[in-house]
Amino acid sequence: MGRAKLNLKKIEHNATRHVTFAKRKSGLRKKTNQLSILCDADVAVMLFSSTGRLSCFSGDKMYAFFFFFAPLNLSLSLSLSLFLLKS
Amino acid sequence: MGRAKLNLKKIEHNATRHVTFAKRKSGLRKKTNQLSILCDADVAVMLFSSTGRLSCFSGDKMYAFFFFFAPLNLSLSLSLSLFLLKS
DNA sequence: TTCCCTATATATAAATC
DNA sequence: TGATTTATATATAGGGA
Repeated sequence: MGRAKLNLKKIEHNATRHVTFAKRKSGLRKKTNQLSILCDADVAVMLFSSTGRLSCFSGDKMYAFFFFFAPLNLSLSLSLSLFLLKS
Repeated sequence: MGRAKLNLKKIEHNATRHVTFAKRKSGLRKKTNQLSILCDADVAVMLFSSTGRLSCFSGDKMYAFFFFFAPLNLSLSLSLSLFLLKS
């Protein structure tokens, strides 16, 4: 998309990668919300950025709570999620 | 998108809603995978369809295992997820 | 319901500020 | 870092088989 076709491989330039991450994360959130509403589904998304920063979101139809543990540095992590449907 | 602009509300026609769900789920999977590769991030997605069917997927950079419990009919559910980064 | 097709709506890369 | 602006790549609604 956008001006140029993009190869599917890691964007090496740091600033560009971060910008793309922010844009696509918000795009994913939008798609998630649309799918949830249009199709009466519940969707939860967990994201770990390349710097290890974590973010989560879910469709408006439910409350979601996420708990994370990353005991062995970052190669293994554990997540406990609680979903409470609003309906 | 597509031929007509779509209102952001539940698609009432059953067959149409199911078709849209399948299409958008695969779209979401694609976006998830792209984000994961382009931005060197890890992403996990959990989906509950309107019929209660569950599906999960994650970027190629990690192995993800999902365990679900829905003790109180379907209004509350609990998920335990294990992520193992391949790198 | 599952593939194609294709006209449009959207997402978004790059550029500029 | 953000915001805004395009030009272009993609996603996908609706329809037909």
